[in-house]
Amino acid sequence: MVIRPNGFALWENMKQALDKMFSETGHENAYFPLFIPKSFLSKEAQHVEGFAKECAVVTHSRLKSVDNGVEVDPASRLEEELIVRPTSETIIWDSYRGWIQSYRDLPILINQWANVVRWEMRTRLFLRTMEFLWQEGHTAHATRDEAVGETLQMLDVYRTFAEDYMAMPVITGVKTESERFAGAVDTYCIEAIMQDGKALQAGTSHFLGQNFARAFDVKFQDEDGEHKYVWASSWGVSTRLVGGLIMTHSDDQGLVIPPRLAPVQVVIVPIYRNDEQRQAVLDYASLVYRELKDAGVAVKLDDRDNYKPGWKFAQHEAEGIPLRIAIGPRDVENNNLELARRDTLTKDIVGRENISDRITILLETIQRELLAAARERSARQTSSVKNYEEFQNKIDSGGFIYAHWDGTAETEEKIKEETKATIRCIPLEGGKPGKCMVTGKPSEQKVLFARSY
RNA sequence: CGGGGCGUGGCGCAGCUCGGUAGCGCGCAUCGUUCGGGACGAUGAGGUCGCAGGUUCAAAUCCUGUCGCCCCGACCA
Repeated sequence: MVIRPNGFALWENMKQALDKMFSETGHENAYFPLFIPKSFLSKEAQHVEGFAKECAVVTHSRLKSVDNGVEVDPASRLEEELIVRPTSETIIWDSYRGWIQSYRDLPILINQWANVVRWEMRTRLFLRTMEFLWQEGHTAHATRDEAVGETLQMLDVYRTFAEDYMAMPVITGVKTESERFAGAVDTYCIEAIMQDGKALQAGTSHFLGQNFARAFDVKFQDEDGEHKYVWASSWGVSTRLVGGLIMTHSDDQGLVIPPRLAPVQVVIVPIYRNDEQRQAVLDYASLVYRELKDAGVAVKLDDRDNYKPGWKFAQHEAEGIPLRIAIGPRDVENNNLELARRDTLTKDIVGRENISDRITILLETIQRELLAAARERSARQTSSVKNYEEFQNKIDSGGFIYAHWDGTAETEEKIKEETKATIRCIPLEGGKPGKCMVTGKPSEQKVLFARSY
């Protein structure tokens, strides 16, 4: 996987915002090994089954030269194969065993930023790559309640991040058994609807119960003197979020990056015809640049002399820079500048006075309006149906559909077979009881369906 | 693994049916004019047509094999 500088800067901004939220909720970063002994994977039955089909396996440690190049040295075969981590529960819980003896050692609240590998049959740019970058939180607790609380807390961190930073509205819910993380008791998720009407699972938070504690024999002695298995959660978001961001906001001119995550929030494009104008315009532009920089705005002065303004405009729009300032001789003369918004593609001539205040406010406005616009689109793409016929008619046009379901895997599978739609989640917001659209059996609440990525 | 498609200058493609001097657009280089929404002109550099065989006087073009990539399906953050 290659991530070029522009994309990486965006990811770094996402990381920074998430890290801050993790830290505010008491978490610390750590790092665990890339390679996992094969035997670790087999310790939790569900977990192996879930990941067995998509593992990169290291079998040898050496190459040797042969006539036409190099080949794997058969003599270097490993005694035990190593798995390139598809996720780190196993290797982390193997460590936790040594860290935990007493309830006083709990909770352990750790996050890891890492790459993971899942040998996918078919990849899809940003959404399903063989290698991806992510963060995975792995926590250990003395009680069930505390672990569940952690799981839900982190789900809420993800919801907040998606909405407040990415301006991507999400539905929070719990997965059905068939969509659950391998090894989890409950998988909670944030689900977003993309502009094309397909759903994207944007983040997951798992309540792992005592499954990994049992598998890795991680016990602690409680206040009451009893030895007990530790309760766990794990949670993660990945570079898939970059794909989600793109598919939520972009238009025909290119990317639209929300100001709070944009590596460059404001770009200044000077316009001139000759050296004399160039000097005057650049002097003026530098003042504006300085003022914005001092106000903490991520601003860039695009003084490249080998591209014309029109070219730069188009390029910055394609890259999704939230605001553009154009400055030409006219503006220098009138103490003005031209402000263009990426999200609405509108332009205004404004005075230079208080420009940093004006822009700081405008960036916040854009951030807010992007979320509002995405919410509106999302609402337009969300509907609720009474019966299966209505469901089948609607599903082809995409979007989220709320419908009653009897809670069985059979019905879920039948719907998937017939419509390619899956249950994205059972929304936490709840709902009224009713009857399953397929079988007519009782349903506690409507669940969220969609075709998904 | 099943079904489709594609490999021709850096990128995107035409040429292949019907074998006969490798072409177009973009990009790149130099110079000049341009510069408030992806400029224009002139000149120029750059390809043994994925690879290996075969047919032929002659192969990008026909035949055989092979490698690679993309799309659709089964797997999934």
